Amino acid sequence: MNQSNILENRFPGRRAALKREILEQALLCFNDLGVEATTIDAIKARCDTSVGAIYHHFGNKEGILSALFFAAMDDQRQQLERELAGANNLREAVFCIIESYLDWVAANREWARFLYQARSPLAKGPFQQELKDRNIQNYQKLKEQLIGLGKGDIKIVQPFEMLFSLIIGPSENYCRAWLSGRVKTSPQEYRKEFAESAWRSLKR
Amino acid sequence: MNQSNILENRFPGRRAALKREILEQALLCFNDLGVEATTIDAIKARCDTSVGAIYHHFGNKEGILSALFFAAMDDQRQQLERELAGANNLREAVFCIIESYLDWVAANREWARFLYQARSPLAKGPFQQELKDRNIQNYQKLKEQLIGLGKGDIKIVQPFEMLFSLIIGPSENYCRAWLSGRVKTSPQEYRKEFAESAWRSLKR
DNA sequence: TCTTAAAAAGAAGGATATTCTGTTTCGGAC
DNA sequence: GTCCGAAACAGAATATCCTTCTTTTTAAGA
Repeated sequence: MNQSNILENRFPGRRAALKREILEQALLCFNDLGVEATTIDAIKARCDTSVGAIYHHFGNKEGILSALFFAAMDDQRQQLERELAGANNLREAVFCIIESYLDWVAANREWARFLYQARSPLAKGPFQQELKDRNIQNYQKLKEQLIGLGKGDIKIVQPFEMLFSLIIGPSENYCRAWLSGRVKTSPQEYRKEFAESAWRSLKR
Repeated sequence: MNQSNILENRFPGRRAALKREILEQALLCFNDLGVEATTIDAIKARCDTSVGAIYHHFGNKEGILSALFFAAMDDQRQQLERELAGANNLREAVFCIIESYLDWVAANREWARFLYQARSPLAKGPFQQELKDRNIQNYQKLKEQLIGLGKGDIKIVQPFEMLFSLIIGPSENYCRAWLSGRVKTSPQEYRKEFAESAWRSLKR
C-alpha cells in the first residue's frame, strides 16, 4: 500500500510509464517546493524528459495537479468504502470513517500532504466544477449511508450540518499538524481516542 | 469590526493609504482568482498604481501574501486573547476559544478564506521560519494558559497532543465547509453546539 | 510491411515576476 | 519659507517561466 500503487492502479501498463514517472516526480516537487514554486522545468529535469511530453500527457501545469489530486482523492475514498461496508450501526460507521482516514494519511504521507495543499489552487481553476461535483456526490453518498445506519441507533441530537465536521474535524486537524511537524506522534496511535472522542461529541 | 479595520490597525495613517489599498485589492484578487492566478498587473490595475509602488512596499508577490497573512493571524489572535482573559476554568477557556474562533470567521469572511488558502504557499517560501516561530509561540502560550486553568478542574484524559485538535478541529472544518458553500448555516449559529461538543469530547 | 495514431522532443512565442533607473513627494532642520 | 534627505512612486527593461507549435520517433494493428 505504498504511494506508487496509487499511480499503478490509475495508470497501469508499460505505455503509461512516463506518465506515472512525471506524476511521481511532480508530487515530490509540489511537496518540497510548493505548488506555485514548482516549475515545469524542475519536473522535466527530475524525470529526464521534455516539455513536449509533459504537455502531451497533461495539457498544462494544472492538469498535472488535478491528475494527482483526483488519484489521491479516489484512493482515499475507495479505502473508506471498503471498510465502511462492514459497519452495522452508526457507531461502527463513525469509527470506520475516522480510523480509515487516519490509516490512509499515515500510509500515504506524501499524498496526504499534497491533498491538503492542492485543494485551494484546484478550487479556482478549470477543475473547479469537477471538484465540486465529486465533493457533493461523496458527501451525499456518505450521508445516505449514515442515515441508513442511524435508523435503529442512538439518536444524534446535533444539527445534521455539523455531523461531518464533528466526525472528521479533529482527525483532520491533527493530521495537518502532524504533517507539518507541530505534533510528533503518528495519528495512527490515537485511532481509538479520536474515534471515541468523536462519538462522545455527537451525543447529547 | 469590518475587514478594513484590520488594515487600519496595522498600517495606520495617511501615508500608508496606498499600502492599505494595495493589500485590500490583493486580498480580493487572491480570493477571487486564487493565489497563483493573481498577477501583479491585476492588482496594479485594481488600485490604479504602478508595479514600482507595489515592489517598493512589499518586495515581491510573497511579500504581499505574508503581509496579509500575518495581519489576519494577529487580529484573530488578539481577539482570542482579549476574550480568553475572562476565563476562570478550563471549561470556560474551551468555550472561549471556540466561540472566539467562530465569531472571527463569521465577521471576517474574506480574511478567513484567505488564511485557509495562503498558509500552504507561505509555509514553503522565505517566510517559512517566521510562520513556524509564530505558530510555536502561539501554541506554547495557549498551552500554558490552559494548563494553568486546568489545575483545579476536571481532569482531561486525552493525550495532550490531541487537545487543540479536539477543541478547534470541528469548528475549523465547519468554517472551511461554510466558506466553500458546502454548508449554508453561519458557524455563529452553532457556537454553543460546537463548544459543548468539544467539551464533551475531551472528557472520558 | 505498411498505416496511422500516439508519444516524445525541443525551438519559438507570449505572459508574468522582478529589477533598475529616474522622478516626485513629503517631513523635518534651519 | 527654503533646503535636504529619505521615502514614495512611475514605468521601461530584463529575466523567468508557461504554453504552443512543428517535427521526429515509436509502437500497435491491419
